[in-house]
Amino acid sequence: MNPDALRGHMDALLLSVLEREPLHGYAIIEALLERSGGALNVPTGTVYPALRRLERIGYLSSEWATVGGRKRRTYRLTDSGRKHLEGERSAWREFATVIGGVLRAEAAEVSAARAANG
Amino acid sequence: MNPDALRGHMDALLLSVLEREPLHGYAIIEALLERSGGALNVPTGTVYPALRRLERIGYLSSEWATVGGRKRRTYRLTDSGRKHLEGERSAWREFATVIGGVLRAEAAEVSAARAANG
DNA sequence: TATCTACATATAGCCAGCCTACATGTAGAC
DNA sequence: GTCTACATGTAGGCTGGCTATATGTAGATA
Repeated sequence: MNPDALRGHMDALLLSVLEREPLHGYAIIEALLERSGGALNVPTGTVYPALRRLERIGYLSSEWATVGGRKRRTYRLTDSGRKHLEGERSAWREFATVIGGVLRAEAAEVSAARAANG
Repeated sequence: MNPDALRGHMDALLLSVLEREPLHGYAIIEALLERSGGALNVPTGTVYPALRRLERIGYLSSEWATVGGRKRRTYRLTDSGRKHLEGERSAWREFATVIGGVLRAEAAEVSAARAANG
């Protein structure tokens, strides 16, 4: 997965994973890996700063917890974040439709042209 | 359309538009606008540098032409570029499947949970 | 004549954000 | 005592899409 491709979609991914239940950073990374069938192995250097950014904006809130002698910062979706996620989802749908449409349109036209000419 | 979202997908778009026929920069911008139903209005400051980059890599070749007193630099897909486009297309399909899958999975689970609980 | 719009290309420099690389520490297995 | 998994974090790099600007032609319109 080309890192650049994730630009602008990371937020949706993170908020989405937190939609069901609060999770800490490490668990979020594992959840993304699992839910993507192993395709999305996001480095900690991406996730932790992104979570802080999302908290700063107000889409997430966090609190510390100690589980089994380990400290975790657990992130939770705020109302604002939940609302924002809806927007991200529809933005994604439009994005995928537009890009996919342009890419497919060309392929279809080319094969149609080849069929017509050949 | 959030600019950041285009990161890493611009190349595929440009190569795709040039698949059928050679075009000059301005025409490429118009083609993207048209083929996306008006959604993709890419600024010249994005397209021209990107075309030069793609030519430098070897995916495109260009030549100058004068049409109606105006100078145009016409870009054409090279064999290498055509091959690369195939890769871009399958990369896009995987990307869209993965991201879309994660986003949809969450939405589905949440509504399933809501249905189950309420 | 001047001005405006569409056509057409180009570059400098900004900036967001994802990444690599590294630092730090605990728990449990071996 | 060493290794791996768990867990969080930051500094700094890099890339590439963007804004803003410069330059110039052609044709319409006032």
